[in-house]
Amino acid sequence: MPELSKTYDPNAVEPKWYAAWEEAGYFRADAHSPKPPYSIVIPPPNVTGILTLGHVLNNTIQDILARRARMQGFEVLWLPGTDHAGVGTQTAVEKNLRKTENKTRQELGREEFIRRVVEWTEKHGGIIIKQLKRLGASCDWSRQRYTFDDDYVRAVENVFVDLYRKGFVYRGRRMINWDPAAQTALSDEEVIARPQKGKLYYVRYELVDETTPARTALTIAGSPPPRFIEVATTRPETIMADTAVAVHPDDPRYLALIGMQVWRPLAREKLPIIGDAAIDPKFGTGVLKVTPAHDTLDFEIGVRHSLPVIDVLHPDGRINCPAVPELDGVERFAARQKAAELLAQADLLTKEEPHENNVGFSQRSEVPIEPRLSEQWFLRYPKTKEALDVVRDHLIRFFPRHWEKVYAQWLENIQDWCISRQIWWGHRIPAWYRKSQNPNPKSQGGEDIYVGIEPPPDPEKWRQDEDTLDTWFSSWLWAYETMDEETRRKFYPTSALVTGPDIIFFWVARMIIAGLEFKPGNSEKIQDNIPFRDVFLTGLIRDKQGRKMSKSLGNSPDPLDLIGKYGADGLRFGLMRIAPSGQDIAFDEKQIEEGRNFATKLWNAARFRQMHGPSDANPQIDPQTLSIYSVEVLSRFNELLVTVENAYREYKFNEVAQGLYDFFWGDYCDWFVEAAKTDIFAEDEVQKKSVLAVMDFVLSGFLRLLHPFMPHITEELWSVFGFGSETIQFQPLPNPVEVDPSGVEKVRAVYDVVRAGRNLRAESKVPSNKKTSFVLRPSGPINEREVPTMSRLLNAEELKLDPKFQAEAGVPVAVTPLGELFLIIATADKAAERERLDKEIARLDGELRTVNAKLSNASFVERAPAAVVEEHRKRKTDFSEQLSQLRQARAAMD
RNA sequence: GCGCGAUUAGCUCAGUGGUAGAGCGCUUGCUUCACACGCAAGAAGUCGCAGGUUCGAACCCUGCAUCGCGCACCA
Repeated sequence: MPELSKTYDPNAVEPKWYAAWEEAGYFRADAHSPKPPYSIVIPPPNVTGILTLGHVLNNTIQDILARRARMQGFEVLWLPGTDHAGVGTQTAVEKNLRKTENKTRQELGREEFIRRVVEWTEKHGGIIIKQLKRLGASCDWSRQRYTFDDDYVRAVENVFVDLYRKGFVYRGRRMINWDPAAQTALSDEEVIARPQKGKLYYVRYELVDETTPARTALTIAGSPPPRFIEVATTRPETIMADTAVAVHPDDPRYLALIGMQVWRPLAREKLPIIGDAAIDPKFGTGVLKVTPAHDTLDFEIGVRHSLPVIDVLHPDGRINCPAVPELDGVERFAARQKAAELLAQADLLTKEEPHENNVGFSQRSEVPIEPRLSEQWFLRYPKTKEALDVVRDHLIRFFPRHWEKVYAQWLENIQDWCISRQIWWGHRIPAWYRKSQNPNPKSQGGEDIYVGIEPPPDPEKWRQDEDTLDTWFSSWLWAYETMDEETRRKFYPTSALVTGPDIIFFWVARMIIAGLEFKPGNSEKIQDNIPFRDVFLTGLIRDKQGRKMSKSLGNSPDPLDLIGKYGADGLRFGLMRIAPSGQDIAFDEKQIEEGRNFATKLWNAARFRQMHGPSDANPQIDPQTLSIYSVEVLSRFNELLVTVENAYREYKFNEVAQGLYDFFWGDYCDWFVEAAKTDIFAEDEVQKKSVLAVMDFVLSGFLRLLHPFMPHITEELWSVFGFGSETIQFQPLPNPVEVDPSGVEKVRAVYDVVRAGRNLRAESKVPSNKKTSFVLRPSGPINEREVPTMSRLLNAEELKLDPKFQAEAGVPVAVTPLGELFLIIATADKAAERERLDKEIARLDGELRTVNAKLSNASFVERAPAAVVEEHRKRKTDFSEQLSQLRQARAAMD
């Protein structure tokens, strides 16, 4: 058996074991195994991404589930892979292209640009996979998939064609969210509302006066003052796209004006005044300028009133309006300023007010989106009702539960999904167009559409749609398209999905819909086709100030640095111990340090065991020889098994981690090992053997319980101890042992004596390194066998049992379950002892009063459960007895 | 406006009807033969506020306040 070095070096141990595991193929899932299946698909990180703390949290949890399932005897598949991440990856490559070659993708052309992106993904791809391995992730790498694998691409196209034929996928000209920076349409989910400080501009629109020549109204002095209608707007730069002004049809202020006309102040034209119930009379002046091309509400009003649509924006957000040369070509926010100036010059701007409103921002490029009328592909979601049902009926369970409501709310208000993107890096839409051959009602805009996996039979006459599909339109098939036939037969539906709540809509909900619609399972039954049974939603990791981790804030530590400093196990354990389920996590490096410290503690406890002879690979517990301390620690270990089991059932990983930590550090190291030293250093070989066997038993069991959280160090120690076959990974989890509960009671009493004695020593200012003597005046029979251990734990030179002991006044005393404990010191400080006793008496007196108050309450005694009342009675007796003893000691001092 | 979550020790958070808990930080003592990434002891909280239910509320109910998140509105 190799000797353990004095300190644990995770960076030497961890990579060694990971390489060995991979080599041995432990993570490979066997689709033909007779074991029951347990499966997880990884939320695929971006192919060019690098590991963040979010990934660490996420994947540690998945690894814990996978490793625990292996130990429980399941055939485990943890299926890894990466996502092509359309917009994100394309943007990165475009940025790089601009920097290095000062070129745009258009200048390169589609084919060459795609070649460059592939090059980029090959160069930067796979980093995150290496990082996941360093973390210890037990994925089946032989099954690693990519959303751009050939057959995956084919599957995505199939789904598009299928849904098109079923009528769920359609092409249409509608208002969409336009990202002027990325120059693509986005789904509603990719737009985040942000409050923005802006201005509300009050603009006068001159009424068209049929009696005077309108053109002169502004310029001829002395003519009757022109009449105006005042409009409040936040977007004066879109005035040129106005095609009406609207008021509420019941608004008495403007009733008479409906049907009349006004002059549009920029790009001067006549506009109708219309009445529409969508107008809020209380907002601004109660008059809305209607700009159907650039606002969703306005568009709807436009449809109702058959208004023309004038688009005055270029795709990149610059103004497109030759009629107003001052604004034409100007960037939209500069144009807003400029438009206000123009209006002011024409004396049409009455005032500007500060105004805060919500503006939609592109989640990706962080710029305000433009509502824009555009021809796009959409998906009307199938199976929305069924998707609601499977969660409501708990065929799929969410942890924590409250996310079910968020999920339901989204599904109940679901809108069609804009799935086409005007980017090149993605799955190209399998649709072709040509000039309509025979003008039948099916063709749109005079074009024939062909949708299919294979190009149309005479491809030269058709042109393929330039657009690609939203990345999530490929991710929503991830739960089963990553599996081949036989893998799917064994492992689908998957057992659990672990992801962040921020992608419930993007991914979780859509995967459920896809599963229900395409039925990849072994039968038609719903429970065979849902993509997963449990969904665990992690918290978001924030910094100490509660801010989101972000590159720009620089508050996001590099997990690889943390692994370097604390080890992967330390990082994993530290993070899991503080990650309450469903709560955001305030990250503090201190917590990771604790994880590392725990690994060291474990290491040293193992070293201590090593120093006292070889371990038993199959330790046997002999109830006959067990010391009461052994009984106590075994009983604590049994409790731990229950705690851990219950916490896992609810996905409360922080409780598992805390339970493991408390048991090992507190119950095992602080109390049991210290108490066990009496037997270890004594002459009695039987006792020594017995206690070492208990250590082996507990260590062996504990290593197995801890392994999912700290896979490397547990494997290392497993191998050092020689506890079993070559790896800990498939070892069954420990079972409870039967112990006599009376031993536990005895130990608790002994430990109470120890605590009381240590307290006396500290209160009496006896330095820790100074040996002292104690006298215990027992209140009942005491097993002499426990005296050496009590003495050791008290760090006492001597602990005397003396039923007749008469203490001098001023000798520090404490009342314990086993009797009065006296601290013998050379010269007792009477004043200090008096003070200490007074304090203690006052405290006990307070406690007693509380208990008495309860017990004298007739309702309490009548209605509270008998056990609770009994407990109170016992406390009353204990307190009274202790109090009278302390009062005696105190009285002796006067 | 609707919904969700949070509010407990200086900090980060457990605790979900019956004597307020942990880690860090702080104070004190200790290089004691596994571990100073350690050991021992200690100080520190009218559990956001106000009502209600109950013999009993940090915990259940109602309202309010503050913070965070999501959805909707946003001229």
